[in-house]
Amino acid sequence: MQELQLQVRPGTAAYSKGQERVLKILKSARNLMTTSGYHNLTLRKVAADAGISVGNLSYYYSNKQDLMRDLFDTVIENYLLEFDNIRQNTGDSAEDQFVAIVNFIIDDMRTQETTNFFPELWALSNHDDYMAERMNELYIKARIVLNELIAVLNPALNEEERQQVALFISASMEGLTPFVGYHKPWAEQRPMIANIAATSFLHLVLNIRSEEINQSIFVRSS
Amino acid sequence: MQELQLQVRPGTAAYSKGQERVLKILKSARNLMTTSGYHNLTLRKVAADAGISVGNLSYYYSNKQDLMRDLFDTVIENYLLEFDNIRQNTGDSAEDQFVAIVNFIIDDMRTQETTNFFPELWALSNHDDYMAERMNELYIKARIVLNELIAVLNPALNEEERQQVALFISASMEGLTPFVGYHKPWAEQRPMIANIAATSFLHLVLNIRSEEINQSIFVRSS
DNA sequence: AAAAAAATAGGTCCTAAGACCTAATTTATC
DNA sequence: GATAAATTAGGTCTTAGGACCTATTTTTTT
Repeated sequence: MQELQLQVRPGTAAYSKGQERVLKILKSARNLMTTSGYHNLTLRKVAADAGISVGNLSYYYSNKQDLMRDLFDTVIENYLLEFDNIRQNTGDSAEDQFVAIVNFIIDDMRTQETTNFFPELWALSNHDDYMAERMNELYIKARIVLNELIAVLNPALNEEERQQVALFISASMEGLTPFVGYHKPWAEQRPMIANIAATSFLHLVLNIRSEEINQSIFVRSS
Repeated sequence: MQELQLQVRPGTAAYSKGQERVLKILKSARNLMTTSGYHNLTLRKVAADAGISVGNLSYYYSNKQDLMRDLFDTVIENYLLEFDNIRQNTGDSAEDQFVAIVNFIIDDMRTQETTNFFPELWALSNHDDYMAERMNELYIKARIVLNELIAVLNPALNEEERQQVALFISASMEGLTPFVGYHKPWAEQRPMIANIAATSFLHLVLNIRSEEINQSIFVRSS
């Protein structure tokens, strides 16, 4: 399990011991979410897993919603930090950087956390505006790197078209999660799927023309 | 809301009135799942929505798991019937058929049911083996049409490679759901995204070579 | 029309779980 | 080392909800 970066919420956990407790609580919550899903995550289970009493848990998070929101904020923050990392550590050419990012994201699906946590977020965001907004923010930031590379690789596209291409690529990769992720039927084929994705996306970015985006090739049959 | 096809479970609902009841229960359950999500779907709410007593509901489904499984089986069955329909009603050439299917699937995401129901299934399948198996079956069948078309469009690929390409395309489309679906941030751009998808997938299918699938273009930087 | 089968209503029982409370203990600060 | 703030334990209260039960009504079958 990867390390969880922590954003301590202002007003709580002023001492280091409190910060450790908050971290432990969040790890337990993430753990339960990942292994059992949101629908059977309870405050009692979180407290038990963190080795503290329910009363103590409620000292840090006065209700379940508070905990859930902080958990998602924290996990999302964690991913954004990773995105910044890739950005610096990838190869020189725009093509290399692009392929590196695709490979990073698909490779990350091998972890149980990524495989299980994100579908919970997608499902939750359908019924919870706060989660929907957080999710939107996350993916907007995740697409920034793609957007910039697309601008370099295909200068003929305008900003709107770039964003649409970036959205397609990002969403397409996310869609692989329930299929090539942790313990999924196609997990073994993840490397080949990643090759197909990288090849396909790179060609798309390099060659797509504005007309292909704005004029449908779909001709409905009689 | 689309019509729900019904598979009556053996042993229950022998009379026509009972069949109508089961149908009404399933519609209510699907409705609640779609609007409020699995985590706050309760038997009491289902009964209330269906206009029957909890006792009567439990006559048809002795516990929640039974209801959930029948619901998912029914919805999945419904989608498989739709797939068969597209298969017959698409254009003549393999290319036309392929593009028609891509457009059908992405266009279907405009409905609230598709947008909200499937993420619940993905999340559930991470923690419930029965749901995982059902989901696997669904997508295996969904890929059969793609597989056959890929075989026509690119005879150079072997069966394994075809399946991997079909998986990528299918998963990629599913991934669009939380982004271009009902009430999602990019819903307005769905047609353009569909164009990008169709263009990209068609080129992929027509031009991908075995080496590109089996040898990574990813060169890790120093 | 009688008998059997199916369908329905309206409960009860029991546990899980969220919210809340207070007293005791530990830690930091001056 | 005194004081205040932060942390922790261990409860109680209340409601929601799944499971279960029985009596009654409706429908089908013969």
